[in-house]
Amino acid sequence: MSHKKIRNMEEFATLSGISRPTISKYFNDPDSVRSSTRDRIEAALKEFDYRPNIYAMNQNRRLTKNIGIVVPYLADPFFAEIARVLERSCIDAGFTPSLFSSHGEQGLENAILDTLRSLKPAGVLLAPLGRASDRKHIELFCRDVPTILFDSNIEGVGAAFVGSDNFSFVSQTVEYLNRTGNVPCFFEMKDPANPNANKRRHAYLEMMRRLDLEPHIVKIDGIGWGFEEIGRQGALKVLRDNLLPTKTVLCSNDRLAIGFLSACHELGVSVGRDEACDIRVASHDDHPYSRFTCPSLTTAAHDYESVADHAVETLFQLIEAGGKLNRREERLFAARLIMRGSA
Amino acid sequence: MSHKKIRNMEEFATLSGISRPTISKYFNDPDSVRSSTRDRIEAALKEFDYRPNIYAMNQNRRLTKNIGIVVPYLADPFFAEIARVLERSCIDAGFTPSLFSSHGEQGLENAILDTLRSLKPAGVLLAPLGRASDRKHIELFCRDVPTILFDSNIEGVGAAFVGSDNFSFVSQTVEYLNRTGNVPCFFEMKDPANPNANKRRHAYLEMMRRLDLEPHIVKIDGIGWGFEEIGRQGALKVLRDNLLPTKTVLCSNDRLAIGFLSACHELGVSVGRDEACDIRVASHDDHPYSRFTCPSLTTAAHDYESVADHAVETLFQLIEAGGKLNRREERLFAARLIMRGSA
DNA sequence: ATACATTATTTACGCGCGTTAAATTTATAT
DNA sequence: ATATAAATTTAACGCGCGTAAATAATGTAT
Repeated sequence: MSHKKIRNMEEFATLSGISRPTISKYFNDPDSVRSSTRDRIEAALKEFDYRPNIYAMNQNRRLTKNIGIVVPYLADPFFAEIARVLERSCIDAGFTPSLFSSHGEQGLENAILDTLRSLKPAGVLLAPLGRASDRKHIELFCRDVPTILFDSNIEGVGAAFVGSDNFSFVSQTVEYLNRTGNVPCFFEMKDPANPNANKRRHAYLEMMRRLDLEPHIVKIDGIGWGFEEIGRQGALKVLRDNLLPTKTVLCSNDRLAIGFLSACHELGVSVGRDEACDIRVASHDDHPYSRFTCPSLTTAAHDYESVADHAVETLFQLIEAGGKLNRREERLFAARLIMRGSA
Repeated sequence: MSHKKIRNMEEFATLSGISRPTISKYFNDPDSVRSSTRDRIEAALKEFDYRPNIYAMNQNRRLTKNIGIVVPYLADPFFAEIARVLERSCIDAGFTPSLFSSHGEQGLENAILDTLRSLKPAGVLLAPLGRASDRKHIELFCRDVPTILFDSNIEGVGAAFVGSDNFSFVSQTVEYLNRTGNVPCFFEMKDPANPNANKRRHAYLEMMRRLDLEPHIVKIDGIGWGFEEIGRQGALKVLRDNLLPTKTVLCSNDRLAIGFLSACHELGVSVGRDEACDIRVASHDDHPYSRFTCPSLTTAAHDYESVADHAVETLFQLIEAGGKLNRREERLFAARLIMRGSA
């Protein structure tokens, strides 16, 4: 960290007494040079604090060390959390992650992919908007850039999909609610933005069939990504108009449930497993705030870590394989039931 | 969008019948070419779908069109929200924002600044970790890169600071609670990570002095950024041991309050303004989830938009001024009291 | 029509690094 | 010590674009 500032690799090479091509090799892959050379370079690196110009570096390389991470809605702490894990894994593997949020807008998702394309990333981890996505646009993007889809699947698009097994979520919550004495109805948005919502509805119907119970689906209005408010408004209506077919509500996701619980409190409807309570509420996702709701929310937890780890791992395989995998793998991870106060 | 793919600017220039230097000028600033020329370029652009290589572009330019946005903890929806507004403003102004989260770690904050330095951004919007920040490191960074601090101030560092006026927050909540019949105690972490917490404590003390009331500060244990859990544990202890000096609690921030309300529910302590309720709870920030707590949280809201707009505006001024402003401006925006159910 | 100011073109160089091929040095094995 | 393999050095070119200077074309005002 001493001496004057170094202008370029040539200068650093001269000062460190090593040829420029070797320095260049080192920066592309430190293990590609002899260990004694590596030590000398790293010693010089400490002394002179030189960093290669990333723009010049990436100009000629056909593949950069960048990895794009795209999530549909970063203000949802679930995505913030998973992004954190993904970022960490990329950094640890020597890549440079760039995080983008589509903020629920198709136009922005498309624009992000366009930007990403010109960043020439080694690979991309993409959680699409879902129903709001421009399938064609994503398809074209995936044709050019090695991409792993996560969270929300688009059939046939991208080199692989890594997500959670929606049936595992719903089967556990339905089974639990039923086993503990109540028949759940399913509470969801009329037009869910996310394909997982559809999978969860089907899982609910299938589980009810298997248990030989009559299914009840409560569909509420609302568009956009403000799920809590949508859930709250929907619950207010349903509760006021006494439209709830059963005394146990299984919400499609935690954010709806957070709104539901808020409505319950407002209307003086008591929630909990206890016999004395008016209703039970359960849900899916184990949202970071679900342990702080009142009462705390019984839910099914994503295997965050596994989804993130496997997505990154698959991306690295894809990158090493040169951008093409033999077949499109779809890997789903099971949920874990979290029993709390609400059901 | 027809024809074959274009390799470089030279090729695009030939195809569009305009010289390369003019094309180059256009991409640096579309307004720097005659409108008739601009039209011809944009027509060709539509026909051939060419985008200049950003790496080659940025290599020689002393300043890129990149803007770095750094927040301390993206899993906090408050920062996710403000990041969204900042991103949008940057894009609208023709810049390319890159979003980074320090995830509460000093090492990561430093690493992000190092990465950012080599991105040669036109400017940076930085919300530092606060107490956990490496002041020296940030200071050195700000010496080289035009930087506006926001949310959390570091005295004398960066070209300007834009944030919220903590006194405005606390004075309004204290005044309101007092006016409506209760003396608030102040609930906070023993070692707050964020300098705003200290400002809020001082504001509380000052307000109590002005109102000629005895101040009470309740300090709870806990480290890190898991404020909800810290608030919950702290509240459980305080409530169980009956350590609350008054029946009205003013939390330093909403995330602590979310934990506090969760503890209240767990212990059967009723919260609300109503006479029949055991305690009142209010707070500061207007966290995105504060309207969904049970009861909904009385709080003081940031002027998100103004902070974001002014931060971006100041950054643009800074950039246009060549990276130096005459004096370091500190701009604070007032809060807005949001009365809800909890107090 | 003329003079002048803008704007565009031509030509050419440089940026910092990737990369390659041939020549040379260094390490490893026998 | 010698043969062989592996790593490094030397020399040189190219990437795609920024940029500058000189020249030519175009627009505007009188």
